Amino acid sequence: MDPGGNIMVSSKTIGRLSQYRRLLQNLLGDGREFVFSHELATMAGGTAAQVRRDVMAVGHLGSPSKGYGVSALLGSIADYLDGADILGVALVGVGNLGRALLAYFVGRHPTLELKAAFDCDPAKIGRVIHGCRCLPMEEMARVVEEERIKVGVITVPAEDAQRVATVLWQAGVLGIVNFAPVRLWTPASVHVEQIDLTTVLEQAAFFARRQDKDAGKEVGR
Amino acid sequence: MDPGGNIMVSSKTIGRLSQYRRLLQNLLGDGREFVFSHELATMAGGTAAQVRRDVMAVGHLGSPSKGYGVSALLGSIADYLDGADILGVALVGVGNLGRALLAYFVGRHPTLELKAAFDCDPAKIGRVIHGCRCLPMEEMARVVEEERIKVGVITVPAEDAQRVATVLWQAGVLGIVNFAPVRLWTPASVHVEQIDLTTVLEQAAFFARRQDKDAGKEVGR
DNA sequence: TAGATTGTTAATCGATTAACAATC
DNA sequence: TAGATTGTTAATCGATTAACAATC
Repeated sequence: MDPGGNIMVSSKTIGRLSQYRRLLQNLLGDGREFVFSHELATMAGGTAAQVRRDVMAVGHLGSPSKGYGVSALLGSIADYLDGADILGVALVGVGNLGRALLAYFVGRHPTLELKAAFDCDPAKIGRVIHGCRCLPMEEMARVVEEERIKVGVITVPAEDAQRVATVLWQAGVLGIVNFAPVRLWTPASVHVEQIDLTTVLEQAAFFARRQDKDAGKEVGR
Repeated sequence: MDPGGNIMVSSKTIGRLSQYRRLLQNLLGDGREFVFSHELATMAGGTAAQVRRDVMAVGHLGSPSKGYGVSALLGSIADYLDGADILGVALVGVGNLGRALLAYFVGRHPTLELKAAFDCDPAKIGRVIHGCRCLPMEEMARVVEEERIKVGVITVPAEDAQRVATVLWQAGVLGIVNFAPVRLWTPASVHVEQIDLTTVLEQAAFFARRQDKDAGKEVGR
């Protein structure tokens, strides 16, 4: 069981650590030297115990009555999340969402480098969008292999997503963020993070509707 | 405790039901009459037991050896997720991501209606983007109240998100989808769905990096 | 010291998984 | 009937929460 020694840390934990990092960067900018677990908890929207557990997971120790050293904890989290090397990222599908993600991406991740974007629309190919060159779909496999790209972001229509994913992992990609509303099949060694924007809206709508109904009842409408 | 009788169903369950609905619509289009739990499970990326549990939650009964009637189950899920009335939605922040979401939204949700989009950029105000009129930020409270909008989507920069959220819930919004990387404070009666695009990318990168390292070890590099 | 927070351990909670009789 | 799936119940697993001694 678990031959590679993997999957000991949940995706949720990584997400929270990534949040803490951003919060700590802000605190560092404000000149804060120490921070308590409950402060981070309220900022990140969790509990103090959860923050302590996460911090312990990265092997950092805090000090009673002072809390956690901001810059030291930031370093510990960075060591944990990032590697020594820069990881290449490719974006596939330069539509509305793809362009939005390119804009989001620009200059935010010191340890991630967007190496290429791919699209099948001839009008987009060759153009530089948000500082990233748009290449034709046919070159995807070659470029991903040559540039040793390990992370792929899929923002193509649902019907093309699986085909793109297959090309990506066959070319060596190990982590995929998929915005297409389709379940992707990949080998177990390839991590897929599924983001379903349509579903998210329906979730919010469901709870809004129920709350609205309940409120109506209370008033006795 | 729990005076309104709420929060008996998790956000996860709603997300899965929303997925099933989409899958069932496809099956219906293909002319399929019945579907088994394990078929839905493989399509949605879960287990058969999970599908059965979710289906039971909406009060639908299947038949052994035939499975679930596609159109009947679709109806049950729609009854559960949707109400009789159409719910109004507002989008705040017509940047790259906002425009992408507007495009996503167009003509997909029969029970949700995008009533307005808001932005503070004078160049955008008055323009119609993907069939939705862009209004100035100052009119947000008034329009949301008048149109009885209950769902808000926030795609403004992090520093403006809390201010926008406060205006929204004070004007009667009960469900919020927040794409800004900030934790929002709202009353407990207002549901917030947090989507952190930056964090998602870091999650995928983390697992890709670890897998890459492990693969390197195996080869004995 | 008193007070608050830390890391650690035990208890609780929820969700997932497995087991099984009932049904077509 | 035999076979497969259903709804239902019990067992397991994991994560969260509570409790507590140690520390500054």
